[in-house]
Amino acid sequence: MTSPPPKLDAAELVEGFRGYMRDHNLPLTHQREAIASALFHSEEHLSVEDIEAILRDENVHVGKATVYRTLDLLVRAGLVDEHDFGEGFKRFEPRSARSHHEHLICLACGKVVEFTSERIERMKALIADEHGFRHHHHRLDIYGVCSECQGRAAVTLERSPDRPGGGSR
Amino acid sequence: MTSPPPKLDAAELVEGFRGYMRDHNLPLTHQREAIASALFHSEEHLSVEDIEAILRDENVHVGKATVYRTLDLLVRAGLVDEHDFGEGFKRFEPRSARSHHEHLICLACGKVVEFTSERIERMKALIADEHGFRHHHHRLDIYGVCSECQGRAAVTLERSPDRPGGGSR
DNA sequence: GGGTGGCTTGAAACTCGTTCTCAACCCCAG
DNA sequence: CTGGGGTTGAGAACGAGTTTCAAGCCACCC
Ligand SMILES: [Mn+2]
Ligand SMILES: [Mn+2]
Ligand SMILES: [Zn+2]
Ligand SMILES: [Zn+2]
Repeated sequence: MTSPPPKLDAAELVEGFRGYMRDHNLPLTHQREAIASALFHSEEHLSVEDIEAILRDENVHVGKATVYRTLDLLVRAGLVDEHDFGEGFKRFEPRSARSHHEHLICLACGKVVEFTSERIERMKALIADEHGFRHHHHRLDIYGVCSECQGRAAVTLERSPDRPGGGSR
Repeated sequence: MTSPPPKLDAAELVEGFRGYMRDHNLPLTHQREAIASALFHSEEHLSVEDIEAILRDENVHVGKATVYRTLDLLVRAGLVDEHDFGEGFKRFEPRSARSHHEHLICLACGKVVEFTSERIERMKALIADEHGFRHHHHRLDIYGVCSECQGRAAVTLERSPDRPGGGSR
């Protein structure tokens, strides 16, 4: 495991949150701070369940409705990005100072690798233009098998070819 | 409304389905035929609800469990692609003979425009390689506002900036 | 410090797409 | 025609996410 590049300035994001709340006349409660802080200090793409687990470990009790509501707030504030990697639930990550990035997802172990591509960035804008669309946002996820998982078990991700009903959720 | 380019050979897809079922020793029931046929003859990205509506119009009654099971089968057979445009449910489209394509989705009216990009195709493979991933599949969806929707109401897609809880499902 | 209005919170009910259950039923090889 | 194994459908179950609403907290005022 190589150490991932630091995700960046949790402090800055916390400051941004405070500012947003102040500007919008919304109270900054303990719960909101705890949720935002948990997410901002993470290097990963957290699910709501992940966040609840972190708070539980810190002996902070927050209802799940509040977690959802606060995540909504953070996304609206532009401080957090929401992702759907096709797992049946959403994941969230703090929006770092670095530019927009895309994701490579390992189908075997779930590892997520981030990358950026200036060329893709340009191309997506070009294509939207070509079709008369005003570009708003986009999503590029590449699914594959990471090098570590290619050794064995490369089969476990293939669902058996017949017999419907092999639920995935 | 300009007429969309024909989606292609429903007949071929039906044949493919028959072949798959035969090869896998699975009975081809009336229900399965009706569902596959409905999808194969469509030019759109159908939801399960859409499919049920089509069948209802044809006075064919099929339980929703069977619709889901058959779609599963069709996806496994490689004859249908499954999409999630972030609406809270899946959409399905027959896999035409034409190559893999990407989607432009209008946030205001829901219109879906398809496009392909040889360059993006090459790039995604390159990027997977670069990171040691064996590429499996990918998804590129560009969200924006189509030319027709840009006239007015360009605001209705923007959720109000405060007050959480403005459900979207 | 105490008061107050308005926003927030949490438990629980609810929503809704999707999956599971299981008894009745149909497909098709023999 | 028959039989046996897969299929079907109604309804129950599931699970992520949302709503409800009474009780509680925050921020600002004095
Ligand atoms: Mn990321
Ligand atoms: Mn398509
Ligand atoms: Zn892996
Ligand atoms: Zn539109």
